[in-house]
Formats: sequence, C-alpha cells, structure tokens
Amino acid sequence: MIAEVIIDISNDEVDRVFDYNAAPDIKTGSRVIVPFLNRAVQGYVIKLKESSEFAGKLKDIGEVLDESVISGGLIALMDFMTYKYNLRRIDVLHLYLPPDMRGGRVKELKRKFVILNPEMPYETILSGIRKTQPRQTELVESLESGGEYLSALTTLYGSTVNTLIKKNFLTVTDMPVRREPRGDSHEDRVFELSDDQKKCVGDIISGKGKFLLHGVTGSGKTEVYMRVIEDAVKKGKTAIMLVPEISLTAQFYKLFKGRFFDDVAIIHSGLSAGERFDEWTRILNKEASIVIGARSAIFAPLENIGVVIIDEEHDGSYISESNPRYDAKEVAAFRAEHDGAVLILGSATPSVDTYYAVKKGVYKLLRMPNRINKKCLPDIEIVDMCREVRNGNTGLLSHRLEEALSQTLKDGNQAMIYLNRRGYSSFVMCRACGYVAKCSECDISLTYHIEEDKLKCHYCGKKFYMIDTCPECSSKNLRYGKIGTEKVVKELNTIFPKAVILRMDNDTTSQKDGHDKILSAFYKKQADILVGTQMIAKGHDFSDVTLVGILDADMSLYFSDYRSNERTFQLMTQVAGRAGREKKGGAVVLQTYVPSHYVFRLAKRYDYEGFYDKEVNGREVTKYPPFTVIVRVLVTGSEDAAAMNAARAIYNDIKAFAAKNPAYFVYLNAMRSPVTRIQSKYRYQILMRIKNDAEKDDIIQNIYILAGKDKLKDVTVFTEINPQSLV
DNA sequence: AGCACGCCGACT
DNA sequence: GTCGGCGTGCTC
Repeated sequence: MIAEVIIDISNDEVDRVFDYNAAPDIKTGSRVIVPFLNRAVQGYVIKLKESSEFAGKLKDIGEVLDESVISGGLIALMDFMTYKYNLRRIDVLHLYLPPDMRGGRVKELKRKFVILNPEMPYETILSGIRKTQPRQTELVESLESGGEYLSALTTLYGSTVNTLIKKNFLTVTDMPVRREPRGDSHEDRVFELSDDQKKCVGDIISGKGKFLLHGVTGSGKTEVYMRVIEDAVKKGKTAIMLVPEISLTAQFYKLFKGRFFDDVAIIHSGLSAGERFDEWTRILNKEASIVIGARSAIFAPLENIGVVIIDEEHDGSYISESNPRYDAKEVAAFRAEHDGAVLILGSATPSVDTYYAVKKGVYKLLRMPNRINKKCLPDIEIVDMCREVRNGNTGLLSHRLEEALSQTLKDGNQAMIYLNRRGYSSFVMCRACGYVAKCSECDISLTYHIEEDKLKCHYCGKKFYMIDTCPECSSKNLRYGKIGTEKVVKELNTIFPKAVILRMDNDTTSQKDGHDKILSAFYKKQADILVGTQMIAKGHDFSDVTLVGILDADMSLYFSDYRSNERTFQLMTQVAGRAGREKKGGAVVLQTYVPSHYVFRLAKRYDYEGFYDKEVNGREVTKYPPFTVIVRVLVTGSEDAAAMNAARAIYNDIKAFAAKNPAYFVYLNAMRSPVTRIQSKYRYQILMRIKNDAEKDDIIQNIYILAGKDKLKDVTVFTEINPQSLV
C-alpha cells in the first residue's frame, strides 16, 4: 500500500504530499514517523493508494504512532481550508490535534489512590489497631467497601492516613484520573416550550440544510439548541455547539451536563494542555458525542455529525485573526454539509452578511420575536450628552443615569455599566505642542494604565514609563485623553461611596478563570455595579440586573470600518438585553453625542429589520460586503524600502491582472498600512474589493498566486479575505 | 526546517 | 594549498 503523507514541518517548500510505502493495514488519518532526507520526522497519512508516480524513490513508513486520529471529514476539510484560505496543509492539521499530541504524548494524569492492603486479611488490619485510636478504625472501616484518593482522605483524616500507611495496613497506588475542566456541578431545568420554540424545534428536526434562528435576547434559543441536540443524539449522531466566548462555555456546560451527563465534552484554548488532551481523547473514543466550545471546537474529532450550532453568530470571535486565518462559520458550514448535518446560526442581531444570505435563500429563517414569559424588552432611553455639557455637566454620567443608578442601588438591584475602552485613558497628549505618546515599535498611541502607572501599547503589549513632562517641549501641561473603565470605576466610587463595584475587561481577566471569578462574584450579588467592556455584553444572565448604562455609545461608530454601524447596533442591542432578564423589569440608559443617528433610533425600537434594510442599501451603493469581497495583501519587513518595493511589485502584477478582468475589480489600491509599524516591521497593504459572484473564488486564487510568487528574503507577504481590522 | 553541496576569502 | 563563510536546492 502507498500512503500519502503530509510532513510535520511548517514551510512552504515542504507543503506537499509525499508518498511512502506502507503496510497493508495502514489507516488514513494516522500519525506516523517517516524517513525524510536522512532524518526521521513526524507526518500524517491523508490518503491511501495503490501506485505512485515516484515508484522508484519510495521509502517505507517508519512507525505508526497513533492510528486514525484524523477522520475523513477533517481530511476533506483540510483540502477546503488550504484552498479557501491559502494555508499550509500541516498548519490546518495542527488545528485538529491537541498541542501536546504532536511529538511526545501527554501523560495520563495519575493520582495517589489508597486501598486496604490486599495481602492482609481485613480482620488482621482491624485487630492491629489499638482501641485508643478510634479514628484509625473509622478510616479502615470506610475503606472496606472500596478505595479513595489520598488527597480526599487526608482532608478528612489528616495524619491518621500516613500512620496507617507506615504500618503497612494501607496501600497506595497510582490511579489514572480524567481531568475534568469544570468540576461536575450541573443544573437541570427542563422548560415547557413556548409556541415559537416548538415551531423552531419542529422545523429544524424535520428539515435539513442551514437555518438562521433569529430570536430576541431572552427568547429561549438555548432550549431550542438543546432539544435539537437531544434529537440528534437519539438518532445516534453527534453535535457541536460554538459559543463566542470562553467564559460562556462554563455556563452552557453546566446546563448541558444536567441533561446529557458525561456525553458532553468541552474544548477551548483556555483549558490546560492535559484537560484539553483528555477531552479530545474522550471525543475521539466516542465517549462524548456533544462538544461545546469556542472557535477551535469546530475542529473536534467527531464523526457522523447531526447538528452544528453557532450561537451569537454575528460575533467577531468566530473569525481567527492570527496564524491560520479562517472563519469558523464557513468551516462549520463545510463540516455540516460533509456529514449531512443541519447548521443552525443563532442571533438576536444577525450579521448583515448572514441576513443577506437568508434573503438569497441560503438559510431558512426561523424567528422568535418574543421573550419567554411575555417579558418585554427593556426600554432604551437615549440621553443627549451635548445637552448635558451645555447644562454644565462635564462628568461621565448624565443626570438621568446617575439618578437611575441611585434608584437601582436603593432598590437593592444591580446595574451594569458598559464602556468600549480599557485602561485609564486612551492617550496622553501635550496641550502645549500636541505631542502624543506613541509606541516605539508600532506607531500607535499608548494607553495609560493607572494600576501599573505605565503606558502600554495595545498592539504589541510593550510597556513604557509614564511621563509627567512632554519629551518634545518639556511642558508639564499634559492632558489625558478619553476615559476608560478604570476611570469610570473611580468616578462611580466618589458618587456612590457605599456601592461595591467590579471591573471586567482585558486587564482584570488575564489570569486563568479571571472571567469566572468576576462574573460569579457579581452573580452572587457580592457587588452592586459591574463596569466593563464588550465582554460583559455577551450572553450572561443576571436576574437582578435592572439597569444597564451605556457610556460613550458613539465610540464604536468612529472606527474607520465599513462595519462600524453594524457593530454598534449589535452592541447596543446585546448590552441592552442584559437588563431585566428575569421577573424584574429593566431599563437602559444610552449616552451619546449624536442622539439622532439612525443606529440609535433603530436600536431604541429594537428594529432589526429596519436597521438591516438601511444598512444593506448603503453597502450596495458603496460596494462593500456582502456585495463584494475585500481582499488584503499585507507586506511586512524590517527594511522599509524592501517592504515597499515588494509591495509595489505585487501591486503592479495585480493591477495588470485586474486590467484583464475589469468586471470583477471594483476597487484596487496600495498604501502604507494605517499603523505603519508593528513590532519593528514596516507594513504596506494592497486592498481590493471583488464582486461577490460565482467566479470570485477563481479571482482570489489568482491573487494568492500573484502575492506569493516572488519570494524575497526579509519580506513576508500574506493575503486575507474580509479582514476584521485593517491595522 | 535542516542538511548537503558549492564556490569565493584569509589562515597554518 | 585548505578551512569555512552561508547562498541554493532538495526532501517521496
């Protein structure tokens, strides 16, 4: 048998299929060791065949390390992803396996387990204990029916355990244990389905293909997901559900475990290497057939998938922004189609792209326009901050929000304050000469962090000492720019000295389980106000939150990005949905300097359709997605001139190609990147927009080739489709 | 990636 | 004369 092997070396030159002689019982998807130019390297068998065009040159496969660890579906997905995203095959394969699997296995976790000495009769042990030691007798009796972990016994019996071990009455062995990511607490609440839910579940179970579940916040989408998964599992199939945030997996896990027990596995990058390996192994061995996780869980080693669910499908986190760039929604669609599974995208504010696909008939639309138990969506009150300033209020909080907050606190309820910025202030500027503190590596304004008293670059993470004098003109008249979460907390503390305030943003959640700690403290009502960035907006249920304040709502409108209106609308709706989820009502105070902007007017009415119509018209006129595909070629290098010349050469090639295909190119330009330098590399980009029709894939393939054909040393080139940000 | 081959400069 | 610089090319 001949095996096609992908070599485990991430390099363009080696990103090919190599043929090897293999034993007749070799399996596809196996991890193997093969001889490769006088050394032994790791590789993966992706295909078997009878003959090879390299017949005379073939070597034998050395060793099979793991049999069939990559399913046929995932091998097909590898081909799809290498084509679609211009990736190396081995980089895709690496996404499929837990990081520690490659080169050296993860050890099974073993823990000390204590049993009664099996070579000693029970009676002998008992009679060997003196009557003055009742604790010892008790311990021995407790072990008669079976052993227990040493750690558990030590907490119960203390040093008594060691005494008995020394006397040789007890024996300690190493017992493998499964690393479980999140304890095993669970809750099972089975709900009566609403009419909307019943209809959606019915439509999905009896149908096939792709669905968009458009349900307002609190309409009970989760219960629909669970019923559909239940149905798939009953039919002997498996299921994947993606959630946008690692912190959300915990809450879904609890819920799912209550209903599906050990059939649920959890996969995300926040797990420790061991936990990840154990969960992955359980899925591979078919001990778990339901996978919950963040983006990377879409690569779980499931076979025969019955349903793939993407919750909060509009969320940007489904697009990988680094190394192997991919869109988990497209990957999900491929896996679902390959296995004949249904694909469900769920959202209260679907992305414009998805809703456009609904209108084109790609997705079937399911709607859940009502909140469970006839609860109303919270009332959104728009406050004009210009007017506040005119009336002499230059603080962060409008009078209305301050009043609402003090009422909420008086009533013993909780409030959330949302702000789209972290740190203390976004920049430090000299009032005398206009100097702004910038990163030495990145050409980006630095952000002041009060706790560390440092200036930080949010692009590369480099830290700088805070300045009190302008380095340009020596003036001491420095001004701190826009406010951040830290400053909000400080100001709230002075207005409401008795209130307990928690802050949640990238800085307070950096340690493992940081999210969980803050959220569960707030959930347990150990705090009155939660101040945070985006991450407080996503899907968390707090029954006692009756007020949501949105500060500086305009912030996200001013990004120079064609999606800024869409993002703002989604954020407003999402954040507002946090208020009044349970029996208590809720209110939202939205502060803005442009109260008449259509995004806010429509968000106030929760008018998604109205927003979509307005937005999609604009996109058609300006020729942005979904009507076009944005392609960006980024050229970076440590020599400015070298990077520029390389970019120019590629631009000229693409320009010639575009001239031959004028119908497809609606925009083409090359420029220095907005951020001219990141980590000491100069950056140039070529941007183009290509008509989104059937031939676009061909055009994109040609651009991949043009961008990659001249390899210059010291310059790196990569091409991406619909980049999330153009930094 | 990583290792061999290969063709020019300054050393015992 | 030759030791070694790292540019180029190849890996089933």
